[in-house]
Amino acid sequence: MAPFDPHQSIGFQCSLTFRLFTATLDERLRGSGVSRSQFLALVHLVSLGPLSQTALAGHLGVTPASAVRLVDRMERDGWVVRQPDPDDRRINRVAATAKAEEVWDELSGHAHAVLEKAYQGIDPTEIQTALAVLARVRENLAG
Amino acid sequence: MAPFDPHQSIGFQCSLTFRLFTATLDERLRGSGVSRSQFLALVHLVSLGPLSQTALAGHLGVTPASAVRLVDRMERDGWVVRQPDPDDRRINRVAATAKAEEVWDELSGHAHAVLEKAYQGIDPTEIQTALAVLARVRENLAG
DNA sequence: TGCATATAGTTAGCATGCTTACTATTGACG
DNA sequence: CGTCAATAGTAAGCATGCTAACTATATGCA
Repeated sequence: MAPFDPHQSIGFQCSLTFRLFTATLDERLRGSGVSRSQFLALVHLVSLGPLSQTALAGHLGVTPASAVRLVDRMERDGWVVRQPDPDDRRINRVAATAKAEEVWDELSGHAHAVLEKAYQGIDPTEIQTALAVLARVRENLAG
Repeated sequence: MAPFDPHQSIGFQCSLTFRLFTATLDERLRGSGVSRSQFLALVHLVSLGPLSQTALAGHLGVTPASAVRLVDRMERDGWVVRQPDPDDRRINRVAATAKAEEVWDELSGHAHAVLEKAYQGIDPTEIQTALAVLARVRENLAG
């Protein structure tokens, strides 16, 4: 059996890249009081409007159970509110608050800056290839 | 400001891919009693020999503090032992046990199978491009 | 030699993920 | 109508990450 080489594993390389990306974005967001995960949740809530927790979890790519504490903390810190759904009493509609809207431009600026730094000097065609490979890997693993 | 698009963010795409990869590998490893992280640690310990905790953390791409509990759990479950370094009393030399060597082929088989599934049908040239992009992104972010 | 600095490891506290099990509510079908 | 499966959210327990603060040991320089 050929030895397993982490450097050829998309999973290992993604974990390294993801953690560094997270650390970089978290550092820039630190003063704003939101984490990378919370920012990502706000991205979806601001662009798509209020979402049920399950729908939010779907967009974030996490389980509904994982979304519970994320929303807990965001609600505790005033970034979102849980509103009852008028048609289905099981559903929490999670909505971004005015406080979140206020810092929106600042947060977006940080995210854009980190992404620009990450992509610096890389051929845009290769970036698209990389994103396509990642998407295809997910399709392969999900099937 | 153009809206931030997670689908164009290598960080977001890596997080999705990493989590799915981890879930897939963890599922296959479940019966063996090691997690993906523990398997990755064993990969390095078996191929490189005993390592200090800090060196192991370096290979795994995590902080030395994060390695502490990982080694704690692996030692608790009999996969590794901490040995005193004869030349430097600060150092724990972490070594894989015979128990780990015994299941090594089985673990490697699972990892290879998951990677093969992940890469199925993807042009090898594009895979190398994707891995190179990820490496370059890390260089950019680290700088 | 002796003190200042650096390094290895640990601990504590927090954020995020997951699974599993549970409650409340909805909806579908006999 | 009533029961039962599906769905939304929660809670508990675990694994991993991180940072910050701490201890023990080495090292380097005045």
